[in-house]
Amino acid sequence: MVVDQLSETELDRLFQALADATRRDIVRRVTIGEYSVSGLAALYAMSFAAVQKHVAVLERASLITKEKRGREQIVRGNHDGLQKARQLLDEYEAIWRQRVERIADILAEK
Amino acid sequence: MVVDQLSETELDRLFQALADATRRDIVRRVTIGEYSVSGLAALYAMSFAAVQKHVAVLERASLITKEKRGREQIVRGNHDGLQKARQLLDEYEAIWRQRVERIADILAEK
DNA sequence: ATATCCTACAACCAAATGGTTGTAGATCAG
DNA sequence: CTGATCTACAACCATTTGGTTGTAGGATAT
Repeated sequence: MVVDQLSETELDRLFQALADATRRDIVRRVTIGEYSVSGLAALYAMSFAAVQKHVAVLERASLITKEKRGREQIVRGNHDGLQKARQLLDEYEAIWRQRVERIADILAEK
Repeated sequence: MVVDQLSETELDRLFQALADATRRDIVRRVTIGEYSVSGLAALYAMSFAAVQKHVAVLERASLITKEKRGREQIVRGNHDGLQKARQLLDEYEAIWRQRVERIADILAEK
């Protein structure tokens, strides 16, 4: 498995994008189905422009993609972004397991 | 498996905390070994107080714990925090897989 | 053609972030 | 006791963030 390099700024953007409840909700919704930007905007108690900004943040973080369809902009979930975030947490998990094993080894040496 | 409720603000703090390269580095390091706050501060090109703030952010996000030992404060990785972040991404992953299956079903129906 | 809908983007504002310096309280070493 | 070390925290500053309103342009429907 080829693990493409996760740049620090890419990770910054990823986790930053996930650090907002509205944006996490958008990610969930557009993974399940298709939404236009205004379709999303209708769901939240904030202005269209505010939702538009959230979508832009998610797009920059590669968590969603936009595709023009007529006068609408269709928002869809992007699996790659999620994978990259998961990848980092998996690495941390691996480090943790190594540590646990090492401690187990030390205890076993006794 | 009991999945304890992930509050939105808890997730905000978690991902927010992970959205900074210095803090991610701290998480890695204190998972591998023990560091005092000043021990950590020595590693980065910023003031002690700045590192102290980063540690506070990580502590609030339950990604690390601090324990007083003499005049030092020992920082350690907290597995629970990481688990919770992973848990959310796993849920998103599950949603994604469901969607892929559903599409496969639709194609199969033809 | 005109009015409506969807989007983009600028300008603005309050609050949060990430950094700084400075002060002060504990703890340890000599 | 004195001095050095480690930590906590306040005050300050520049930048970013998350929201707003307003303006303008492209696509659609009547």
